[in-house]
Amino acid sequence: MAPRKPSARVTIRTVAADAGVSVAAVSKVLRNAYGVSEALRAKVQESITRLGYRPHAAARGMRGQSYTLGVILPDLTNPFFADIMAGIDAALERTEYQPLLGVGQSSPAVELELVDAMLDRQMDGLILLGPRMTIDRIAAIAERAPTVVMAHHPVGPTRFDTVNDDDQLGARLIVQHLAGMGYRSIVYFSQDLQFNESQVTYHREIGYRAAMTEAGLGRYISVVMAEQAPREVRTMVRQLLQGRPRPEAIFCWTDFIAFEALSVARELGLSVPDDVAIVGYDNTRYCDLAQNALTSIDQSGQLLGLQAARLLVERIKGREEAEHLVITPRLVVRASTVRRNAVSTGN
Amino acid sequence: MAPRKPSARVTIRTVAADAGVSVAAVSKVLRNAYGVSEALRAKVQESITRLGYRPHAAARGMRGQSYTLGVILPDLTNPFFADIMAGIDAALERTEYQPLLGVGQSSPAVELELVDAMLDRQMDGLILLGPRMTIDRIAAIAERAPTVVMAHHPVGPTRFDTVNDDDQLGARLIVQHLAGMGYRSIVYFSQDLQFNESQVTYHREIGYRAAMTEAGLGRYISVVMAEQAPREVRTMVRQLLQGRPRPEAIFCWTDFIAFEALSVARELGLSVPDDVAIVGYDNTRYCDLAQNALTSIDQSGQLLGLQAARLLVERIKGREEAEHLVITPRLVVRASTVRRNAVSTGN
DNA sequence: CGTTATACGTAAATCGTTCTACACGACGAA
DNA sequence: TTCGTCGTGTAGAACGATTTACGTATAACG
Repeated sequence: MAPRKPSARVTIRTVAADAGVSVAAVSKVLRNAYGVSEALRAKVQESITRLGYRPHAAARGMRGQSYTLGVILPDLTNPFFADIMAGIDAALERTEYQPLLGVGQSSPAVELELVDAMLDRQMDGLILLGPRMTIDRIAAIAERAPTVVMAHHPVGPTRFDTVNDDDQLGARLIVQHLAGMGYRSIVYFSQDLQFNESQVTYHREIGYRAAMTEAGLGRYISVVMAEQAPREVRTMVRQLLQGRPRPEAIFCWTDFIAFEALSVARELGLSVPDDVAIVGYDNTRYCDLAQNALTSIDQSGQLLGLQAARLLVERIKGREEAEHLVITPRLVVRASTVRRNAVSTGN
Repeated sequence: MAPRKPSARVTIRTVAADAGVSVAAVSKVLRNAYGVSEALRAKVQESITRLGYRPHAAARGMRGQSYTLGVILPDLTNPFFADIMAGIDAALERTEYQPLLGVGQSSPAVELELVDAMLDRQMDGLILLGPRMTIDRIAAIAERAPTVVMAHHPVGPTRFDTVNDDDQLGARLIVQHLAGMGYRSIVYFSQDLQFNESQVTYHREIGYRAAMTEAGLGRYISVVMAEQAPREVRTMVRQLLQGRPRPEAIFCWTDFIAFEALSVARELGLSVPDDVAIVGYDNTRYCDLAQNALTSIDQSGQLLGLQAARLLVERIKGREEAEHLVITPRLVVRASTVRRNAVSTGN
């Protein structure tokens, strides 16, 4: 007979006994598998809810799916990621899938370790957000598990899905806006990265260069770079703003950099936008604060996250061909680029 | 380098065969268990590295530990959490434990779901950061798995560990600083929460009230509350700043609120700190920006995270008695509270 | 009535670990 | 010799699900 167990845990066996059916039948109900009658399904469901049964995810992971999705973020400081996660959560709301996050610390080594750790834990799929790895490595990961990459433009055809904002367009919108307002010497402030060609920073640079040329400002093209650390950023901005001639506008590849730029400008006693205009990217919630009032590009993180999660689940369910989604960015103009023509007292 | 079958997974059995020992022996080596000779350990280790074996975490979770720790954050927008995670990561760097994050969306229901999801996945322990749940619920969770709670003060003796900043002291430091600068009507801006008595907001309120009384400002004591959403916060701040008499200073329970307050003050044409002083809490990195220059309380998120992770691992390894760590906060004074006595043109 | 297809259920193998119980040889003490 | 202990190592039973392969009604059809 059944070995007597004082075990507190409600397992699939408990449910099966309670409902008077086989273990396999319960499993079928759990997975919405083929071959269960409505009557049996109802009976089992009733037992499940009455006993408060919850499937043991580790055990599931042994043979089938773990119903866990791994999301890897570069860091936790950028509030833009909160929007993306909100979208991912929304997409998975009514599914059995549970997203769990890992923080890659903007380091390829940590990211890879995290990927391994997640695959060891039998995650059903991965969402990589702005990975710092080479394309080859990402491709290798995609061989091992369904993968969706965000904020990262593959160079050629890939076997993994991507979800991106049209970064070139976003940059163009910014340059066009600035040029339209009469700014000429517009500097692009980028990030010092390896494997540059697939990063969003690079695509924004392409858009910047193209739009500058189109606007007849080709001779003003200038790109500077700094490490991500606040200290490095400040030093570079200070150099820029104290240089002669001072640029009329700075287009920062992400909001965080722009906030630092605003700070340095203020420290130097410069007025924004009269002395220098500043633009960011991502339309982080902090852009709206009056002390920042930062013109930025909205790329709807929520929508990006939603689509990424949707694509990933599709992939897990069997889709083979890669899909590449591109979302159209939108310029949000605020005071950091709009001169108050009346009040124009320097300093 | 080593020839490896790309299709077949390297399991503990593969390693055992390769090293010419039993499966159990390999398992012992993996877990640093008692009863293995140096010779055998070396032999097995060699095979492990040569084959590139990685233990299957889901399978481990079936019987032993999963070596996964769950961290639950209320949201992803507060950069303070980045510091805490950095501390947690640092503490777990050299261990086998892998932290994975879940976002509770500041909702008790979501948090509970997340806890269940994590326990379904056999996580070895949980770190709850500023949970919105009742003490009873947290206690129930702690019965099911080793638990460390951060930014949450239990009311009585508990069976789980806690790591906190001395919130009462932090609030006192702020009030003492403001009182010392000559501010009298100091408002405490708190958050509208359920289960208030164990939240940090409440403890800061206690400290605020005590310090106000001690400073002889008892009749100025005033506490306002708002929901966490930016819109609600702004409305409340606007009400406050347009009221008569206008408070001389606002002590916001967290930096994020203070940034909104700075924004509203600026929109209303008020000067900070001449018309109103503003203080935050957490000493987020954005406090340092010149446009914010926010006086705040530093509670060293990194240290908090480090200790929490350390306590959790201790707990998992068998410690029974609860420990309650309290870290001493530090006031960081910036321009948002320091009047430039020379330049004092109202409005 | 017999045959066959279809729908519903079941028993048992399986996944990759951990862990209990035990085997075995060496050694020392009685 | 006999017994017990210690140090090493092994066999095999869990753990809780999924999945394969198959059995049994029931219905449909000729």
